[in-house]
Amino acid sequence: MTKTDDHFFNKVYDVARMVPYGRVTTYGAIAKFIGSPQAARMVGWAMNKSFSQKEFVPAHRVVNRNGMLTGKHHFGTSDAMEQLLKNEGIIVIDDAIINFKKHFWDPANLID
DNA sequence: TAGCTGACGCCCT
DNA sequence: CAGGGCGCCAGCT
Repeated sequence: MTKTDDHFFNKVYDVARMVPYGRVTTYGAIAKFIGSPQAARMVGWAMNKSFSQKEFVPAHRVVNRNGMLTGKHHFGTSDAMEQLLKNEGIIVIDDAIINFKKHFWDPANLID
């Protein structure tokens, strides 16, 4: 546990990487899990910066509380995020995840 | 150096 | 039912 591991962003990346394949979580869930429930918007900002991270961060598995791909515009192409999710078996229609509740994975609920 | 802004979410009119 | 404001923390101009 180095000093950098205490950084907010680093915690966000850590949690994001915990999201299992084929599952998704929300900005708010991550924020809450790392102890800053009201910093959900920072989680989004962290995801943005995650592209420049050395280790891979599955940013496409993080959506807003409604299961909508609000951050898709930050991926290379407009449908990159959607394709990544579909590739994991998640149906996405009109920027919204179908059966979001079913695919949702709460970091606080490690027991699935 | 100080201030603005952002992939959100919740509460209050 | 809908719209607006605030908090949160760090990077960028």
